[in-house]
Amino acid sequence: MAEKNISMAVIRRLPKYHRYLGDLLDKEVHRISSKELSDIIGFTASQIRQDLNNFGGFGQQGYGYNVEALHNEIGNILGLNKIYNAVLVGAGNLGQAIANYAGFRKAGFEIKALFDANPRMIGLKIRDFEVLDSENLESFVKENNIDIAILCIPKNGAQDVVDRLINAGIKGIWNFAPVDLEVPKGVIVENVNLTESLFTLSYLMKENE
Amino acid sequence: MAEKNISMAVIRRLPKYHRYLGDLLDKEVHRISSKELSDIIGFTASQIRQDLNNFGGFGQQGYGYNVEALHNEIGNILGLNKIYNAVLVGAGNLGQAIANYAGFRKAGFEIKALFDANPRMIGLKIRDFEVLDSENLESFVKENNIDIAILCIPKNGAQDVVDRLINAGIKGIWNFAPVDLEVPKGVIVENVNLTESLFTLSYLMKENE
DNA sequence: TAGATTGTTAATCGATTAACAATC
DNA sequence: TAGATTGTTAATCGATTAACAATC
Repeated sequence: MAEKNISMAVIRRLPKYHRYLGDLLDKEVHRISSKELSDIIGFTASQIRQDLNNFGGFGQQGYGYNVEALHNEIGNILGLNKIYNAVLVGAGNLGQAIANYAGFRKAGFEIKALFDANPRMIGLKIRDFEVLDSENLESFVKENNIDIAILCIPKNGAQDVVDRLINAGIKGIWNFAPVDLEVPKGVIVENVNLTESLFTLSYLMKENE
Repeated sequence: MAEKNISMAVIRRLPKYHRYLGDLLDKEVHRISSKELSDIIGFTASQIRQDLNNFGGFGQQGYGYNVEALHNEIGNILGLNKIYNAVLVGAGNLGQAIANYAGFRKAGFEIKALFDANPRMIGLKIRDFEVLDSENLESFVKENNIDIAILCIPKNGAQDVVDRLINAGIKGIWNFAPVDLEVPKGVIVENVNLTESLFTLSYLMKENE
């Protein structure tokens, strides 16, 4: 929609702006210049102004930015005001932790059900949810207007589950499985790859010795 | 140490090379050209050759790369052969999931203890570990030669814990707390920020409508 | 008004891609 | 040897930074 091509580099800075502006609001700071924001967030003032101007002129010359207004603007740009329905697939350790993760509400995602393929998990109560049988994934997704799936399953079989989910109409995947999923255009995948993160840490530790 | 300045962009591709080469090994593919690797991994052949040549000439003209040798080389570059001792701080949902995460061994990290500040958690058995009192963090880190800390605690108080850990001699942090930690030079921080990831997904979903 | 700070254009820097000589 | 494919230099592209006129 709308905006000209925004680069991924810019997009991944937006949540950080949002967080720092939220912190400023908590501290009852009402006004901030790109220079001041630069000092606390660590990006150059120039980059901050460039980034923001991709989406509109939110500042005022000689004054800076209104913290609350900018916080709201970025929230809207991030789509935090929109509500998406989600299912979580894979109710193991990580899946349960994610299901309990409080950040969903803030991001406008609402978990509607937990699924697992393991008969020993099915029927268990986790938070407010009974774990459902993965067999019923497609019908549930179709009947409940599910927009995204949170994938907390092992890499083997992940692509199969994804194919089924996409077939059922899902439009986004928050993927914790350590594999690069193949999806058609129009389906968004956001990866959280713990192994890649850990390997990066390992590299940096080694270089730091 | 050693290598000339390797950019973060390159470093973050290394785990991916390692993973794809591991997959090829499993499929008993013994030899691969940058062009073939490009087809499966999605980077350009040119980029693959540039990336690898930052660390040495691992290929052979007219032949390509030996999969097993390259897999090992990249493993060594990533420091997967080195062993680091770790403590996990914050034994809540996420902390427990991470403690159970199998990837540590592969990356050469060994969890030595779990800590929590909540009296109700202290003493609990999780996996092979009894949850210890955060009060004793410094002494444990000093006495057990701990190299890294895995931080699974809320953002408030995270910086305090980090200061104490650094004081006790820790050299790296795998940080799941949604806050940018301040650390002196010589201490590595690798962030896994679920909120930022989720907000990014939210943005992309919205733009995709 | 004078001072401050934005929005935006131009310059710089760094990362990716293309090209090709070297060589297995 | 001829063909294939690397290693590496040069060209391009994109992102960041600097500069400054516009303007509050």
